[in-house]
Amino acid sequence: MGDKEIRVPKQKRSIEKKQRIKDAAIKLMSEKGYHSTSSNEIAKEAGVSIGTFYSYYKDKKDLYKELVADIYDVVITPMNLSEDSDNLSIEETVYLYIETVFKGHEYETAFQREIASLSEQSDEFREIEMVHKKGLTQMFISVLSAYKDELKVKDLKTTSYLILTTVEAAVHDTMFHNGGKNKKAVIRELTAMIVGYLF
Amino acid sequence: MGDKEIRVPKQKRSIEKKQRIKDAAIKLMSEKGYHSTSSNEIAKEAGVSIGTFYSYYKDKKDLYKELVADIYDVVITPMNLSEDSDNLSIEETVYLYIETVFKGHEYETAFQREIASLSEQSDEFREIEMVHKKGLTQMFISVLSAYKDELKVKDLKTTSYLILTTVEAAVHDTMFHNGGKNKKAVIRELTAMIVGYLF
Amino acid sequence: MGDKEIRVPKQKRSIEKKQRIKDAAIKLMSEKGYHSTSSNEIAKEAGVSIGTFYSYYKDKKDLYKELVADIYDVVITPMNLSEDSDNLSIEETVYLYIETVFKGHEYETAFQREIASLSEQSDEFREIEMVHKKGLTQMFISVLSAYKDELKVKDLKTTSYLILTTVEAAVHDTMFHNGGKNKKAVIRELTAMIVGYLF
Amino acid sequence: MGDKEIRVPKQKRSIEKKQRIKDAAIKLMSEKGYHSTSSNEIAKEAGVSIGTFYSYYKDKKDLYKELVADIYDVVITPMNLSEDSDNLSIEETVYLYIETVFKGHEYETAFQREIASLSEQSDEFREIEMVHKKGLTQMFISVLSAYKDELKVKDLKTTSYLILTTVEAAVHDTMFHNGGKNKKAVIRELTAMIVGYLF
DNA sequence: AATGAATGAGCCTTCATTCAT
DNA sequence: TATGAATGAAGGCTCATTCAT
Repeated sequence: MGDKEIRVPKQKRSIEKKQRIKDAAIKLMSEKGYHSTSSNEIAKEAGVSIGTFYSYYKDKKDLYKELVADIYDVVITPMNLSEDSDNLSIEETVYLYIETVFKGHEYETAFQREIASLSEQSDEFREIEMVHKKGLTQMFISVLSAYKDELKVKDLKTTSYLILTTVEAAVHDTMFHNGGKNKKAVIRELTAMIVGYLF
Repeated sequence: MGDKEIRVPKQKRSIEKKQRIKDAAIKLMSEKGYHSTSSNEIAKEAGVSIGTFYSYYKDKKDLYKELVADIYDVVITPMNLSEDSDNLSIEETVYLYIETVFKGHEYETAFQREIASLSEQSDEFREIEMVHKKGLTQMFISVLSAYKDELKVKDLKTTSYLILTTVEAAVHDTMFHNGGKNKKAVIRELTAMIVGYLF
Repeated sequence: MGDKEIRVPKQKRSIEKKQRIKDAAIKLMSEKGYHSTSSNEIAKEAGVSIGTFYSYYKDKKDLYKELVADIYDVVITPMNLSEDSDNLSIEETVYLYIETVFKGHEYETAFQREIASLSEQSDEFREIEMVHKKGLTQMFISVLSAYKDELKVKDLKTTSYLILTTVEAAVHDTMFHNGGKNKKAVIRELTAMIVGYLF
Repeated sequence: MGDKEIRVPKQKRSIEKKQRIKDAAIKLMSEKGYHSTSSNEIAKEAGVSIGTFYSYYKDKKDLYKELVADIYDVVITPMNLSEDSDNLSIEETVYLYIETVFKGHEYETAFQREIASLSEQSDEFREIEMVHKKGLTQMFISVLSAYKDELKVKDLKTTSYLILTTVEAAVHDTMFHNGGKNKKAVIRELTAMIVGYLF
């Protein structure tokens, strides 16, 4: 019945068109937020008919999901600490991690702020984000486990949770609300705080 | 023209009516979010006509502003650490502070989550919140200053910023997304981390 | 959540407004059919905003239901044969019944045709109509029961069913598709056929 | 301009393709009705591109016309009573006729119900059906004429009209709305009623 | 001949806000 | 003061049909 056929573009022109829709959506949602950006507007900005929009996406939320997935592909995937951390001190690892999180936030900053907002707003959106964030948590715990014996903390789960939350929040706030101005100082102090806490 | 007269209620009955509107708004926005709560719905829940609603508030955002102000009155004002902290060790002060932030989040938790979301969403909403949060930052810095000589940190501004951000984020996440389950562990570890960082 | 408040008009002006909507709907649906008549069009024809339309009706189908109920009120209620039939011969009763059905079809003929069409189209619409038609069937059976002993038919249920279907169809076809031209002849022959069948 | 070239398939493959479209349309329209079945859907179900669809049919209505014609070919053509009726009593003829109408309704029942609905809905659709039904009326009158002298009825035209309408309606209702459950009783009573009426 | 991506008018519905009573 | 009926712009989405390839 309502099994609308969603087109999966294969030809170059179609792929470009879909990308134009995504670019337009990120641009508009960054400027005005998800709720204030209408699908018609996105289509218009992308230079595409509304019909075309709905042939690629079931609805606006479907597009949003894909945007979040794309962002996390770009932002999280390269955070593969486990590979590099073998030869690094824990201090260097933490420093590297914080820097990586910062770098991640530099890409489509405004849109990531919107993601954060929507995640806060409803569990439905939160879950969309969480699917992608989960990997990051796992990775961090496994890195920490490698230093198990040297740590002065006991409750590894709460510790990881705290550090991830802390770094995320600090970076997030610095980038989204302070325009990244005090970035260097934040990295330095944050590293100091976390390392001091762990040992 | 267009300068709609907004009434400031003075009589008891009017004040009660206004309060009923605010209670209704908090209830509904907590349940369904700001965007999904219509002004007509709020008026109805409050047992007031939509006309009355608009005689007290210029628009929905105006009501929201007042709600945020009210929340911050209840939540932040009592955080007057400076008074008590005279006889406390820094560890106890930090502990007390974290506990106070937690307590603050226990009041109208769902609505505070909504505030957080909207603040993230647009600078306009963010500013509404920031007006009220500013006081807290000031207070914390002054408390910290009292211990100036004993601290190992130098950059007092970044330090305060970091701690406030960190505590806020950890409490926020614990209360909003974990239902406060690991509250005790978080308070303990958070205190450990911050105190370790400061000295 | 989606508990939209449907307004029940009590004041004269509102009742008139609702009636205007119904009149407009009957007019347009008679001309172009249910599916080709949009709610915006109905509102426009009624000289009412689309918002007002949706304050009186949950949706287009809701309006349709009310129209059907209204039609059946006008058309079926007066068919109270049981009252009059006491002093009539069976032949006169049958004749009276057929005439009454004809009379019923003279009111909003085109719209009744549309009702018939939609009933055919889907069970959902059919049920809307059936709710109102049920009374008629009951009444007819009870009238027939009064003449039980004189009847040559045995299977009263099938007989009633057949007669109702037959009369309905003949009248319907005569009125809807032949413009009522051969009405008199049809009444005469139909009476003859049914009376001959019953005795 | 606008005179789109509609292809008349001559090659085997094309004829098959057209048949697939028709089969798909009957299937879908039977399930969901004419209005709820989109041309894109039909094309997809037929395993044919929407472009091909529009090269065979001017529009959706054009396809519908052909479907009705096909149905009437299958359903009405074999109703050649005149041939067999030579050796039959009028009672047997009527019985045979009713049975034949029933048999006709057993073929693509759901789709025929849809035809009936659309015929009711607009004269345009009705005419499509009438073109094909006309033959049936003619045939019935000629059969009846053969028994002219024995009949007690005078107005042969109204009589034929009444009987055709009656049988059609009763069969229709039995098959479409009662699932054919009381078919036998209906045939029996219907025959009794009509024969009793004629003699 | 055949394809199917693309179009866009138009449908249903919501809701912040106004204003006559 | 208070009411609540009324407004209409705007949003999400569908689908018959076209046309470049």
